[in-house]
Amino acid sequence: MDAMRHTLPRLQLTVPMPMRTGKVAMSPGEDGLIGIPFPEHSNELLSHLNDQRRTGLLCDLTLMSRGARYPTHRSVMAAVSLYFRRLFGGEEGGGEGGGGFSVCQLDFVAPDALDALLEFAYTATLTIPSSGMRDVLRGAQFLGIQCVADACRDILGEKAEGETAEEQRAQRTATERMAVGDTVVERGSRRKTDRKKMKKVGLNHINSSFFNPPPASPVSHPSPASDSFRSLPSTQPPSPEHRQNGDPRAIKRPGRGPTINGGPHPWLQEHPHIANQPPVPPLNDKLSEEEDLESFGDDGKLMESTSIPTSIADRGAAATAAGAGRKRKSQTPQQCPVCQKIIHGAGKLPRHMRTHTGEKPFQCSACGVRFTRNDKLKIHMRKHTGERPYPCPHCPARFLHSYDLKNHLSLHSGARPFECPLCHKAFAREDHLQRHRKGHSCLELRTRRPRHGAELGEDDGGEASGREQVNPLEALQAHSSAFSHRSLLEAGSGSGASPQLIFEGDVEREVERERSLALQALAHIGHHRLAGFPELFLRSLELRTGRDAEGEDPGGTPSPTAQRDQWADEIEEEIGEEEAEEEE
DNA sequence: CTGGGGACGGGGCCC
DNA sequence: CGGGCCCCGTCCCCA
Repeated sequence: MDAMRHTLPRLQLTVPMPMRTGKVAMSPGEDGLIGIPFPEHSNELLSHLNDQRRTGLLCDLTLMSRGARYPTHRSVMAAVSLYFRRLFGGEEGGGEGGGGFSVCQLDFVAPDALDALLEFAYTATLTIPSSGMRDVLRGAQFLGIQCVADACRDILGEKAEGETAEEQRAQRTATERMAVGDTVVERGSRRKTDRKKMKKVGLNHINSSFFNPPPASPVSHPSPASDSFRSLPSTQPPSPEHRQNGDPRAIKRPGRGPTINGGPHPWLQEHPHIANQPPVPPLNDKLSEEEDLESFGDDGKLMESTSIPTSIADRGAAATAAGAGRKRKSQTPQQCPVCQKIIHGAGKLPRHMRTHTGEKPFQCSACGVRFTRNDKLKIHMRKHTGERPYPCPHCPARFLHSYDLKNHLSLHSGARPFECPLCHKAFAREDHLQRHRKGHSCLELRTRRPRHGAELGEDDGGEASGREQVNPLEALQAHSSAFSHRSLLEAGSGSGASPQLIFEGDVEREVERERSLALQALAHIGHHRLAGFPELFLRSLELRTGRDAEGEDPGGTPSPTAQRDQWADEIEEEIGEEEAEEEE
């Protein structure tokens, strides 16, 4: 209960988010599904795993390097390292495997480097002594921990080409089919001037207690070195009894970026990304080189045509399809590794990430309230300073926000640009209209339109009075009653695919009225806006078909704007064609 | 149910 | 490229 209580406040903030993107709102079938994010989960999970690693609890894999032993978890290692992923057979759909390696000799990775890499694996933070940078790089390359390798290269100011042929070969082998969640690259502050100190890559400061893990319990166990990691599997044959803990399913195809509801492995999703802002990984299958990262670039364009975030997989595919050679734009959209939302604007991803982590670094010195953003804090401070920089020119009212003033001004102007397409009630604010429609269960027709302000307000008023044969109160009553009985059925064909209204009395009149109102709304909106919502578009056509069939045209009054007429005419034509077909 | 204020998150622009 | 600033849309809360 306590846990729930703690998460509830965040729930209020985060649950509605998907609706804003249109994912849920227009998908009735998903109405019952609520995604409840637990921002701290990934961090806590990682923390607990790290605790387990320290105490040796549930460790089913021991890494050895030049005598030093490092107890770890196979699932964790497989999650971060392509090398282990392949070693355990958790990749390429052959995830049945999971091998049974309980000891891995990694003499080709220096103990210190291995220690750093393990720390990275369990804390999402890489603590690298400058002197050991190259060892870490080498280890990361061998183990197929791409993001770490890239980070090290960045710090060293190298390119992959700078590596020895052997290393490149090893890396290619390890990453050639890297499908993955571990391709994030920290580019942000990596070029800090102070490279003498320990460097920390990542922003998982929440679990700062794990930044400095104890020395990895080095137990001296000299063992024959294995120069080639390729030889490892054969030296440590699989043992089926280890499968359970390995749970290959958990790491199966980690990089197959989740589709929208793909159920990404939480840890995999959170872990590598949380550390970084920049080019959020394309997560495509063949992402092993920086060029690929670069090419991730302007795929954000994909988003312009839809409000539904493109899935990682899609983006990866798109990037691949787009081919190489693209350059990244400075305003490259970035995809949130947690919610997959595309974040536009340079440097905006860290800001967005705080909505998941719950981190509120900006605290009000006056009242202690914390904010996720500095600009919000500044605005908040106005409450304490009494500053209200937005005065109304018509009255003494002053406001904290410019948009509050904007809203307020609409009161003076009397403009109510937002009209309910069904009952024609007008509102000064769009959100009030939305609320109104939700309350009435108004048709789910999108009503947003260009803010032409008073024009629409006036038009709507005049138009409504001109074309309405019923007085407003009656209209509202009819409207309300219609929806209070709302059980939508098919309007004409009875296909059952889409809904229609059921009325008990005065049915025809009500239905006709419903159609008229909906058609007017449609004319306002334009059918092109319904293109993305087939069921609504279909319904609009059905409504219109029914009305025309009865030879009435309540929307016949010239629309106030040419565009509105244009849309109406276009719809008319479409309907006409359909009617012609039906008559035949 | 509506009007109004405020909070919050995203995007654009600019430095 | 990151961050500040501003605007916008949406949601919540209260009267």
